[in-house]
Amino acid sequence: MSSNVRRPYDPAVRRAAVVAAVMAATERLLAGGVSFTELGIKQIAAEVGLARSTFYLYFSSKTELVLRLVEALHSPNWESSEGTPVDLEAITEAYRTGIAFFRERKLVLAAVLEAAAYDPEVGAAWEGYRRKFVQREVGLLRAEQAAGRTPAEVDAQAAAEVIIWGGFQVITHHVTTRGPERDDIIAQELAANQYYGVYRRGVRG
Amino acid sequence: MSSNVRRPYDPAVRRAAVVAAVMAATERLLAGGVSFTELGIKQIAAEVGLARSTFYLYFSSKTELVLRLVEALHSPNWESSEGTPVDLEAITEAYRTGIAFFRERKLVLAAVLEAAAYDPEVGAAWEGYRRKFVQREVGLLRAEQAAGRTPAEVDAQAAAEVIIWGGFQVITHHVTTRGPERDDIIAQELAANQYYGVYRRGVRG
DNA sequence: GTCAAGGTCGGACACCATGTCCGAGTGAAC
DNA sequence: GTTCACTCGGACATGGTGTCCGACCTTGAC
Repeated sequence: MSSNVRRPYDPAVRRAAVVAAVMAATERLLAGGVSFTELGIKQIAAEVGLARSTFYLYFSSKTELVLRLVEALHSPNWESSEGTPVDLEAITEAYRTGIAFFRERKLVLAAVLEAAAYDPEVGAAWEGYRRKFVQREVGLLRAEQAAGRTPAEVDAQAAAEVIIWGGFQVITHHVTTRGPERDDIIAQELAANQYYGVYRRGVRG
Repeated sequence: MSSNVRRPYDPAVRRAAVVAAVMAATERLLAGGVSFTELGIKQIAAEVGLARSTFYLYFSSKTELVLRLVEALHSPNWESSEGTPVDLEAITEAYRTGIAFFRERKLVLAAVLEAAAYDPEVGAAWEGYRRKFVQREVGLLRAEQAAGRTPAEVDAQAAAEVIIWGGFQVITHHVTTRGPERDDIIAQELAANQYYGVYRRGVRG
């Protein structure tokens, strides 16, 4: 670390910079209206200013590029389920945040969804991404049930899958195909659906 | 290797028979564990007993084959929204039927979902398929609101999208990745979620 | 039995994408 | 000036799609 002061470029840093440049270039090209499937390595490399063969010095395949894009969708904020209040307003706000998050990354999101459908590796990565949310949801639900606030008849696993899988689909489809005009309304409906449909199922609101 | 399809006199009938044979062969190959993307025209043609070039006498492209597969997912039963009672048991039963329907066709369903993600034409067809359900749901919701049984604050369009888009995702993902063991539980959760989350939102059950 | 026509075969082609490989060039470090 | 790491750019192998066409049946008409 301290011995190579004379080198202007730390190889690892430089490498990371190139990787980031490739990802940025990909997003830029996607912004031009091309779908990820239509996008060839040739075009991506050209956009960064690299030879096509040089691309393969940084990514072993197109699949690996997408896997990096999946990583770019991770947000540290969502990891903890602690301090998550179960009330309608808080849930609505969480959905607003989530929608805004994906809207900012909608091009990458669309590319990932596209690749996840036909590339098993990407599919597994995306599945793992969602699994975290399902598990967190199951935990929250069980806690609510233990506290007697959510009916014990609710199947926590199935309910969590319905909420997360369904919610992801609504958000991703909405964000990748429409403008932000109805973001708030969608957030409210998702939240109300979750709150009255699961957390306070059959309870007067 | 000659065609194993009998030749009825009527050219149109014979043509339809070949088309059907190709679709059946595709499903047969998918049953072998190959994904639709991996499946080449060459293999499909060979499975039917046709030359690859002959395939193109019946389908202009792989896309057209998928579009026919989308059509194969249509069920005449679902078109009418008349006589649909809004009670928890009826909704649960409807979900059970839907899940069973897609489970029987899960290979075709998986192929369609795969292609819809990267082929714009297929994507549009699948989008149209779902749109019918959304519209039907909006109609039902508005009627319930007019009758004063569903809160007026519910945004019918957004709620319908949440229910249909989300429900489709849950059902398709469940059916294409898991066995039938939990079909009933999933149906119950979807139904309860819809009933208490939208139709009788905030009403004691 | 002959013959024309519709339909099929099978392979060649053009095209394009991925991923591999390698010799030649370039620029910074020493 | 030499070395070394990196990059370039193009050739290759491979495999897919969709087109095209001449050589073949098989069928039905006569």
